[in-house]
Amino acid sequence: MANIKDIADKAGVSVTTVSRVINNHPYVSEEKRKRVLEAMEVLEYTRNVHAVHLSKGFSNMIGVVMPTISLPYFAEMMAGIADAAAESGIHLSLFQTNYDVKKEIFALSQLKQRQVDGLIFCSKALSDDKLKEWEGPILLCQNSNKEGFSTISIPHQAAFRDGLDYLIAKGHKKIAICLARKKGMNSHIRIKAYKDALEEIGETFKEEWVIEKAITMNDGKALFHKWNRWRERPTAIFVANDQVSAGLILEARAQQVSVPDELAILSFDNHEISQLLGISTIDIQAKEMGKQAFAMLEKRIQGQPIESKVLDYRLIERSTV
Amino acid sequence: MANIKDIADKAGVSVTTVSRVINNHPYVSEEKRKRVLEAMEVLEYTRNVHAVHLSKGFSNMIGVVMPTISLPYFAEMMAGIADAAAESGIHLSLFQTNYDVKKEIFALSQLKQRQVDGLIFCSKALSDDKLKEWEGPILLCQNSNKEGFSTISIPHQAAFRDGLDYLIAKGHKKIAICLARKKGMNSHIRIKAYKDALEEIGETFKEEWVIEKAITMNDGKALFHKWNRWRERPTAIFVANDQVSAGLILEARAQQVSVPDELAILSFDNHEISQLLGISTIDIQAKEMGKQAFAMLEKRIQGQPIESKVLDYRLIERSTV
DNA sequence: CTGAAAGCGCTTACAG
DNA sequence: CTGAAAGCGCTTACAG
Repeated sequence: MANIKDIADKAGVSVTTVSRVINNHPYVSEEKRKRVLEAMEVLEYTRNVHAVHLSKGFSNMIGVVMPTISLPYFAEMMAGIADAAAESGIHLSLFQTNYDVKKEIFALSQLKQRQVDGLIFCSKALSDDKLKEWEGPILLCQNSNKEGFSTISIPHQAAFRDGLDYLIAKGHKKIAICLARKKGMNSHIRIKAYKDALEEIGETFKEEWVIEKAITMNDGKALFHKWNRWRERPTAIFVANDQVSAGLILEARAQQVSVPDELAILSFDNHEISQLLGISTIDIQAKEMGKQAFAMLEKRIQGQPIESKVLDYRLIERSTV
Repeated sequence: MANIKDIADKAGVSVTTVSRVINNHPYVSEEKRKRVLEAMEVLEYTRNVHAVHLSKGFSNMIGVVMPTISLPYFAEMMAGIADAAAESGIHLSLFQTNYDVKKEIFALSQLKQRQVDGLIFCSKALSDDKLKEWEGPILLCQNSNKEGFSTISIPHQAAFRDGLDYLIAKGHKKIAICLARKKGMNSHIRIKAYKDALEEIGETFKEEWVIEKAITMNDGKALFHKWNRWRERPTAIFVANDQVSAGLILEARAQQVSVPDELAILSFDNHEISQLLGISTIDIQAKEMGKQAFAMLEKRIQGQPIESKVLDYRLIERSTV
């Protein structure tokens, strides 16, 4: 593999000049530029990016940390990040953690070693405190009580409360909620909003009406049967993702339970499946979030100050409430 | 940031010894090893990976090329690749191409520049011929008529034919097929199998019964209406992916068309959605394919010979045929 | 077991 | 506009 020195020799110039040509530096005579380009052609030169990275001190690559790529929410987000990254010529490295703290720390160590210039955490198990022990540009896709990170998120508190109010306005009082993870950053906020809402309408909080660890369609299916077995049944369930809602609704239909008459369902995401099934849901623009997350991280990498952005959400009424 | 030289000075040894300690080279006296480790601790040493890459000549990273990460099929495959890569401590770089040849070529150029040690093409627009013009370890997730690549795939020809035979055995003669892309590597093979099957049962081939560019659930919905408008309607459609099938079936249900009585549907993928909807489908183990693709590419990178692997598929009977 | 030194292939002040 | 030289931070024969 020819290197910059070979090109210089062949073209009869210095390596500096070759480097200038490669980097489109203006101060090169037309004649030498031509000779260099020609030599590069003849010797089939390709630049060794590792040398560039070592010399420049950065890698033109960012890392994306998420539990799994095979859930639509994360895949959407990743697609948005990837689109934006491609436009900027930045590479993307995926760290699939399955919420394993060790794997999250591995990603952080890669940032420290300069394998990547920055990190986007789409969702994580590590606490913000632990995260703060690491240096380097980090962007969180959730709001944080700690200073030090740029963040982008939707106002989960408000969105969740809006959803509850919508259900209440539709006449529901017996409302259950279904979350992805107990420990999730947003679960806490949501449960708080849930308790508040219940209190306002004079309902008592029931621990068992907060369902957790629901992520897939099959979880939704299981959720139906759970609902079905309860002696006192909620008339509405507020579900934190479209996959679960879809499973729930399909199973309800299969079991001849009428939605929304016997059971109303409000969801989160607004993926294609919710459109097809007519699920009322709260659109959270995962792809757009990915795009903006990338842009914000880039700014951080370039030394701009920390910022926090809040994205809009939108309740989409369809036919399940 | 402390470097290897700083550590050497602090510990009173040579950089060679420091390097040996870092790389767990055996020939280091316990005493020096200890001093080095201590110095690393004190100075908060982190290795600069770019220097390692430059020196060693590889990057410990592979690239994954796919049209989009937000389709379940590709997301599944990526999840499989990512799991396997994480186990081997190899990094993953995503190239999302949207079947844009320029972006595929960009990925290839990155391989040439050593940004990545190898490339997995999950699906591509570029012809095998064009691909052959590039060097470096490449793995294709489809069979290829060219020598030079390791490949992993399912036997699309056989699988497609089996599906058709199954429909025929169920009494269908008026069968349409629905593919993702006209130019896809497998479309050609499948259309061939389709024609063969039709000929054997004495049916004439109709160009308009080969539907193309169907990828999403909404495409499936549109497909239903297309079917509904035909004056002569096929009694069965063989659809190349679960997303499309799901959209098709849900719309059929919504329009009170009975599946499979009025319209039978056989699908490909066996994603969760097909299970929930009871779609008869052909399981193609996308995640497993991703895992094995990674393992095979690694072998290539380590200099082992080219190989081709064929994965099993399995027709899963449910209730749509 | 240990170290001096060359090498990986670029970039970039600095001096002209 | 041009080039000699130092620097980025590691690894690795080679000689001891």
